[in-house]
Amino acid sequence: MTVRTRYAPSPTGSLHIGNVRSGLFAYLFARRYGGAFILRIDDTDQQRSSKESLDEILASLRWLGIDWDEGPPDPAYFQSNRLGRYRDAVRGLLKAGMAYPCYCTPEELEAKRRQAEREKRKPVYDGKCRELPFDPEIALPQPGEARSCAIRFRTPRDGETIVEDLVKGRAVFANSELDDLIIFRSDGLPTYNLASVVDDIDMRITHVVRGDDHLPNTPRQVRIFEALGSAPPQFAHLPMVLGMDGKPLSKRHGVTSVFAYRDAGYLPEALLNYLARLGWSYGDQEIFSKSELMEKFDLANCGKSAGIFNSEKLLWLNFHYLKERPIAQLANEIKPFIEKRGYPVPTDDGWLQMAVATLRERAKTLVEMAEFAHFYLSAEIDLDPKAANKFLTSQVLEPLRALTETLDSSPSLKLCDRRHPSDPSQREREAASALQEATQLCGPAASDLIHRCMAASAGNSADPLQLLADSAQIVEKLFTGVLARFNLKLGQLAQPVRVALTGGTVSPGIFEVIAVMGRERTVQRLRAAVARIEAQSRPAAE
RNA sequence: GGUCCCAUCGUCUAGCGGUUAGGACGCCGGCCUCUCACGUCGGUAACGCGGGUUCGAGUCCCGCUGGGACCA
Repeated sequence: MTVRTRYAPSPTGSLHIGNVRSGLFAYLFARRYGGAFILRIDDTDQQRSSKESLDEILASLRWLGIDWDEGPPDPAYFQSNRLGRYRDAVRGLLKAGMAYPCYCTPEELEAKRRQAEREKRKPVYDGKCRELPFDPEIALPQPGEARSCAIRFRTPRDGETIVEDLVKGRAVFANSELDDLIIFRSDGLPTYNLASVVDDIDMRITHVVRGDDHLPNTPRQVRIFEALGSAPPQFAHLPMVLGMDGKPLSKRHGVTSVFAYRDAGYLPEALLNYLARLGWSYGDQEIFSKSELMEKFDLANCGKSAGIFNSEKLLWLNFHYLKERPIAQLANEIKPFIEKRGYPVPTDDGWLQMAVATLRERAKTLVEMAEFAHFYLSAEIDLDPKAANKFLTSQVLEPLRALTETLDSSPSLKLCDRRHPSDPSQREREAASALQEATQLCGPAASDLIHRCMAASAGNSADPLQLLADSAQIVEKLFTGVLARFNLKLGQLAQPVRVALTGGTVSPGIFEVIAVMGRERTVQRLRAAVARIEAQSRPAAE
């Protein structure tokens, strides 16, 4: 028998991360056993369902990489298109005497329940209409009817119903505790319990994988399966996902929709990995690719107890996937976040890759990365006053000037400047002196290095990581030359330069920053810093 | 209130009668170091309680307590 699982979200809002985990487990289980994963849209509630929600749900699933074998856009997988099937099923049950009309109004039932609560009795349906005679051919309720009835399922009074759950184990329910649940409402719509069972039968679902909030309804559904002449599927009830306060995940906990995580700069791989590991485990392993999950997942390794959503761990996973992302892909993926931040999106992909390469180990999300990139991306930087006062002092004025001139007059650095490339003919002319300088600085290997810079600045494909390493190496030599001249240690000049270039005291390695920033902008910012020091030291000297 | 489910570090979890109770996130400290990170090494921290069963219980059984779901 081929495994067939399903996920049946309601298009009444965003796709929720607690909810989608059940879908993920159903999906992984189907994939693990080479079965089919069916996506079904539970849109019987036309009032609350919307096209927007549906689109978001489908897009969220696609983003996460959860693909379905059957489902939208096929109209057969929308419950709203299957209303006739549900009515047929209910008619059949009525004819067979396994269901009956109930004329109690919601108000009466509500009053009875209150009464029962007051008298400390069980607030279950009292079975008032259960034994009433009725016409088996009775017309089903229609929407808008004035005085109508609901249809109840006739649950056996004796014996017990046993659910052998793949996750929770055996759960035994006394039938006497199961009241006659409504399967068809007075407004002419089937209830969840009926529709879901009819669909599961029609779609030949073999394993119902869902949240354990459905467990209490399962024995009643088992009875409906049987009444409809079908063997019930296997059940697997997954524990809930809770917020950090231990309460069920809800809007109160802030970010809960899949899209919100996407927009917050999380990678789908990270969210998928996190969700999979929440309630499932495979020994000590923490990192799982999607294909690994499809091969290793099993319901047998699912835990029984509810799990708290831990955003710190998600962040760690996201960081992990950020680090191992191919740099070209990462550079591409960060673009929308750069745009959202209001910075111009760089047109030079190679350059963006270099920039991203210096940031990826310092940001846990794409949003953070785009924020961190501010000193690369914006024309002006905001000097952190505290940092500036501490590091841009008259003591470093001379070294700073010297560094500025050194960098400014470096032909190889000019050649490497991707932000302000010189035109091709000029570049040819400068190549010789650049090569000479670089060889002097870095030894014979520098010829390769310069050729790579040439190729790159000519727009030819080159490995940006290599290029970054090359130019950072040149910068380092120039930089240490200045240090030697002033008898300074690296730290004494690196921090002031860092402040001058980035505005603050935190950044990637200073050689890399200079390499990415390019000669022109670096020199411009260093000059501004020099000017600032001069302006400040003048009044103090008087 | 009834029924059902659940219970190992703060969190996710491994454990399926004999373990110094393991791993991961977080946190703390060392190392690395041009800052911040990365990395690396080490540390902190758990079997809810009470009864059984057993030579032996985190592991099996019962009760309690505490959470949760459903009935709504």
